Amino acid sequence: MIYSSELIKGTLKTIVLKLLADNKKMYGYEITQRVKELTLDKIQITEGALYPTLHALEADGLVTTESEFIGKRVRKYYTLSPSGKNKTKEKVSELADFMETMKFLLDIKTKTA
Amino acid sequence: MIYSSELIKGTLKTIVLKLLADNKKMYGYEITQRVKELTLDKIQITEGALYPTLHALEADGLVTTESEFIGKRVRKYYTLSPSGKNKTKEKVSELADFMETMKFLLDIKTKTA
DNA sequence: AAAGATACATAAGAATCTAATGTATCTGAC
DNA sequence: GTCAGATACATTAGATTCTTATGTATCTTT
Repeated sequence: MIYSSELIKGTLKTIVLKLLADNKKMYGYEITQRVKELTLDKIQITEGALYPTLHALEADGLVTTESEFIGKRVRKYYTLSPSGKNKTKEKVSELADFMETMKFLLDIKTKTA
Repeated sequence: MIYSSELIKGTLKTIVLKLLADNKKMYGYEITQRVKELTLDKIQITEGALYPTLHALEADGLVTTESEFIGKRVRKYYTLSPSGKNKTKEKVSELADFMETMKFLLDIKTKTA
């Protein structure tokens, strides 16, 4: 089972930031594979979604990049900047809080007539 | 604190379906207020988001409507159809599953270098 | 009488994703 | 040695879904 795509909306940036916080330095393709692996294929980040997100993080100064050649192929590593680390904490705790709220919303049964 | 808007994306439809499942019959404005109340103001559904969503649910045959006059004012009640009830179960369990996955993603620390 | 709440609705624009497409290299199997 | 599939970057048209603004109208409370 793969989650319907609309669920990813809004959480992708946070997922990416969190992975970078935990792994110090990652490249795009690696991120897609790591997420796939960690979520047992349930979340599949497409490249069309990931690269624009990474570029946006860079434009916002939340990550810095360095390119490395693996043979003849370029690999672009992303690393959190100091402001990126702060942003990550904010986003992660906001999402955690949101999930608690959603859990509550999905559990309740009010006036089950 | 109000959640940043992108978090709502993709969950609104599920929230609405779940509320209808629990309350049998609700009208638009009531839904916005109920969500606000249940989430301690952390989720504020705007009318610009809610009404198009309700209309879409109706167009998909997931809800039926009946209008009622309160004085001179119309109030439009929404009720889940049988297929809406099934859809609600699907969406709620998918979202619950997704939140478990996200919780896991946000908790782990791999290779914290 | 006026302000604020109730109650519906639409529409332009922004944000963010999907799906498709493109380029190029590397690796393993046959 | 060649071909498929994986690795690795990227962009773009289009779809979806929200925000913000606007509109209309009634009801309630001061």
